[in-house]
Amino acid sequence: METTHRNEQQRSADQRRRELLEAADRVVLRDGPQASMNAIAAEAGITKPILYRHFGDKSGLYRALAKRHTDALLAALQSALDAPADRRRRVEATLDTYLAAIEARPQVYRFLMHPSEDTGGGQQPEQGFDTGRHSAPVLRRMGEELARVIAQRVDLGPNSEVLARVWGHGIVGMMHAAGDWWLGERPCSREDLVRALADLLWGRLEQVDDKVDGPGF
Amino acid sequence: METTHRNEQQRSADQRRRELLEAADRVVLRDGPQASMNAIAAEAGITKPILYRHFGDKSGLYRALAKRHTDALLAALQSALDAPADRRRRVEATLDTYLAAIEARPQVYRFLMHPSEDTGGGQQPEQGFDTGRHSAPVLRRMGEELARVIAQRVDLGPNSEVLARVWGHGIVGMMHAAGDWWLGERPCSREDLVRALADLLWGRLEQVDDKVDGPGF
DNA sequence: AGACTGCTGTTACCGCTAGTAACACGCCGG
DNA sequence: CCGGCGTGTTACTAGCGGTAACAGCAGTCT
Repeated sequence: METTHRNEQQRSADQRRRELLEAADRVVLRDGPQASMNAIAAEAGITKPILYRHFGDKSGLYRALAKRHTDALLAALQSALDAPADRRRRVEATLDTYLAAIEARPQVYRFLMHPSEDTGGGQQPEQGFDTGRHSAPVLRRMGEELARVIAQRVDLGPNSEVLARVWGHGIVGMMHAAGDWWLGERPCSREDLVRALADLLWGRLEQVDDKVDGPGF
Repeated sequence: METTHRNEQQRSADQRRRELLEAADRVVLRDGPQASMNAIAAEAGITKPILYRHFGDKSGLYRALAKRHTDALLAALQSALDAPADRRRRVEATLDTYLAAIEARPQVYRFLMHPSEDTGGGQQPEQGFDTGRHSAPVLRRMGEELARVIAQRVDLGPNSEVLARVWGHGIVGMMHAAGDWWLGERPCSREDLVRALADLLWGRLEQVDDKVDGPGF
C-alpha cells in the first residue's frame, strides 16, 4: 500500500530529523554557536549532504534547533506570567524564571541569543542593506508575547497596542541586558538582581532623591 | 637624525592607519558587518597582509573601527545626560539621542551591535566554554557609563553601587531592544517611542489599572 | 523478471574566507 | 658598497558552507 509506505517513510524521516537535531544540540553545546556543519554531521555519524537535505542550509538547522529551546523557555515564562499572584510577584517570578534559565545553561542561552547569522555564505553580495534587525529571534518572540500579555491585562488608554509593544520589547531588553551582564560578572545574587529590576520597573527611578552633593540638578 | 626619522615613520604609520580605518568604514557601511578583509584591502588600494600588519587580525580591525563610532556615540549621549534640565527631560533627551543615532545610520548601528565575533578562525577549539557574554562592547560601555552617572547623581541607599549598575545595564538594554524593534517596524514616531519608554521608567507600570475584563487578577 | 521511482548515503569538488610565509623594492645610516 | 628596516607583493594553507554526481537499496508498476 502506498499510503502506509508514505507514512512509514515520513515517520522515519521525522525520527531521523529529531536524531539529527539532538546531535546538533550536543555539538552546539560543546563547541558554541560557531559549530561547523562538518562537526555536526560527524557527531550524527553521517556526512554533510544529508544535513543539507534535511534542513536546507545552516541557518535552517539553527532555526530548527533554536525553535525547540525557545519554545521551552517561552512555556516556562508563560506559566510564571500566569501564576495566581499580584502583579509585582508575577513580574518577579517571570524575571527569576528567565534568569534561572540562563544561569542554568549559559551555552544554550548564548546560542539562542545569536542573531540570524546573516547570509553566511559568500555568493550573494546582499546588495539591499536591510535596516537594523540585530536582535535574536527569541528576544523578538519574548517581546511580542509580553506585549500581548500587557495589552490583554492592563488598561493603557489610547494607543494601548503600540504602547504595550514598546513596553514588551523594552522590558525584555532590560531583562536580557541585565542578565547578560550579571551572568558575566556575578556581582550579586539572583534574588538581589530580580528585586533591583522589579524596583526599576516599579518607578523607583522617579521616587529616589537627588544626591545633595551632585552637580547641581 | 634617527629620532626624526623615527617620528616621521611613526606619523606616517598613524596616518596610514587612519586611512585604512576610513576605507574599512566605507566597506562596512556598504557590505555590512560581514565585510571581508579582501574587500577592505581592495577598497584601501592595498593587499591583505598590510591590514594584518596594522591590526593583527580581523577582530583587531573591527575593534579599532568600533571604538571610533562608540566614542562618538558615547560623547553625544554624555552631553544629553549633562544637559541643564530636570531629570525627566534629561532622560528623554538621552533616549532621543540614541534613537536618532541609530535611525540616522542603521548600518553603523548594526555593525556596532555585533558581539565580539568570537574567535572567528578555526584553530583553537575554544575548549573552555565561557559563560554568557553575548552583548556588544558598545552596550557594555553604555551600561557602565550610565551606571556611573546614576551612582553619582542619585541616592540609592545601601548597595547603591551594584544597584546603579543593574539599572544602568537594564536601562541601556531596554533602550536598545526597543530601538531595534522600532527600527525594524516603525510602528510610531520617535517622539512617541521616547515618551513611552520614559513613561515606563517613570513607574507607569505600577500606576496603571488592571483591565476590568482581565483574567481575574 | 525487469525497468522505474524514491530515499539514503557517499566522494569529490567549488568558491569563499581568515591568516601567513617568503620574497622584492626603496630608503637610510654606517 | 652594504646591511638593516619598513613597505609592499604573490602564492599559499586550512577550513568553511554548500553542491553535483554517483552508488546502493527498498518497493511498485508493467
